[in-house]
Amino acid sequence: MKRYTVKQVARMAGVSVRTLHHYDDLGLLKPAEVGANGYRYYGREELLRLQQILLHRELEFPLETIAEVLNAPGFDRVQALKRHREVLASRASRYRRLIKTLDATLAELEQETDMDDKDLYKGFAPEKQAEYEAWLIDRGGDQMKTAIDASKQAMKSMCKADFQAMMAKWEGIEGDMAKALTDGLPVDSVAVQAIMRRHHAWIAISWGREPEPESFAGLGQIYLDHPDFRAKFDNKQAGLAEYFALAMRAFADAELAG
Amino acid sequence: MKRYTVKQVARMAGVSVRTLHHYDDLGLLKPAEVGANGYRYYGREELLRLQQILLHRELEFPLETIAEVLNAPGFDRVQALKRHREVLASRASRYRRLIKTLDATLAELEQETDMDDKDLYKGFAPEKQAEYEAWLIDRGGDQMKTAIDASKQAMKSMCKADFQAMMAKWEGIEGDMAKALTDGLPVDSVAVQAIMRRHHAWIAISWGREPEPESFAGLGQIYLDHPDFRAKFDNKQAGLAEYFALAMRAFADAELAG
DNA sequence: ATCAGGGCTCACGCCGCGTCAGGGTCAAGC
DNA sequence: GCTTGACCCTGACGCGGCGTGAGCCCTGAT
Repeated sequence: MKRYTVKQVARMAGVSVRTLHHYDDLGLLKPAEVGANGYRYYGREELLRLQQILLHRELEFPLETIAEVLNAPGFDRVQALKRHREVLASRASRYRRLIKTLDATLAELEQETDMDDKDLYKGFAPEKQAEYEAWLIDRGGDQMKTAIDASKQAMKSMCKADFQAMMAKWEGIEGDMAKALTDGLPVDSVAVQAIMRRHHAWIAISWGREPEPESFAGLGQIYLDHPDFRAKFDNKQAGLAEYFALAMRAFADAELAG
Repeated sequence: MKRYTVKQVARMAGVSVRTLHHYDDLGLLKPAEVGANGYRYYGREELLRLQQILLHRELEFPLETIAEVLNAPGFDRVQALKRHREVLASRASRYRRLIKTLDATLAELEQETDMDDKDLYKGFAPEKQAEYEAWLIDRGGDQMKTAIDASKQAMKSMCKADFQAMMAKWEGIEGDMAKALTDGLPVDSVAVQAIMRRHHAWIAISWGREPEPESFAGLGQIYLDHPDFRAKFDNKQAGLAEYFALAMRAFADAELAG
């Protein structure tokens, strides 16, 4: 039967020795056995329990509650986990809200300090990446996540000049779409779909790979739903976000059909 | 020059008197003046600073850092906020990771334990449940329907103790709103909107997800229109239903604007 | 035999307040 | 002017989850 000392356990689990002492004092995690010298020795089972404890601790549940949960039989455990999930979810969304608030504040402050036109592209700034990531994963699931990772990689490998070039292209696309909207061209018209091909290619470059049709359409949806994109489009022209979203949907549908 | 006592400030900002004392002790928020009797009197400027403090507190800055940030000129402020943004982002993504882990664990466990759903509903009046559902779907359309489904899911995962805890929280919210109404606080006041944040969070838990601003406001409307809710509120205090509805509308508008 | 590198048990410190206790002050109604 | 009750003050302790010593013992390799 394998036994581990405090320090070993601490290193394996990534906690401090003091923490183990503390948990022992509380009765939350007792050693498998205690030597005649007072040394604590932990076994496999204790390690597993510690894992559980740490999981629950991440959820910021008080240690006392954790003890109750872990000592309860299986059924209650499932219930507890579900509740924890809810807490986690609401906390995650709270963080997203906070980030949004922060971004707004930052935007204000930056306007005060310098009215650079970099501001206009803040939607694409690296600091936004994390948020988009969250956003996409929330609604897009796993496949979106990989798209984002790829995108981050691709962005990283771009230099400043590349970025500016990308932005110039983007302005071309956006401008053409705005004109198309003004002219009342239907989203599935040949002209608009031609612009979409350019947009698709542009995304492919910035993502570092070809977007799946569904991802492309999903991105259109994000243009609609995400406040930053929305603001950007609305600022340019009323209804442009919707127009983009529909056009991208149509493009995706065409790809799926053909 | 308008002056406010501790209690008034506390109620307006939704914090405790003790907190104000504490902030004074720390030098984080000093009163505009102190009377010969030692009473603290705050002015408009202090209220604004307090708002800032609370904003930063939401971001879980240590109070000391908040003081630094608020006392620092613009540039440092931006830097500090940006650093904090990163912390938040990484925390948010950590939560998403945890949620995934939890979901996986739950999926496994649920296959093992097969539970008795009906048991979980005890304490509710099932026929009422159905009625509310119909009502909401009737007026709320599809999005309400999905809200309801989510809510049922979330409810399922609650045990009796949870339900009681939820109800206790609800009574706190309702009570505070009643007091606010009695005090004649405007629905868009900071204090009332603070209560609304709690209500919003409460709804988020019972629905199992964050309500969209429109859904939240819509729910306020239902408080007005549905006889059961009306009766509940009117029984507590005359005009409370209207007060709630207005406050919720204001909260939703603020969210849409911000 | 030495000595580094563990182990152990107290016990105080930190943060952001909540929560008494004990006492002064104010406005209103009698 | 006196009571009442709501408010104000200061001071001090408590909590949770450990970090961080201090001071002492144990073990294994040299």
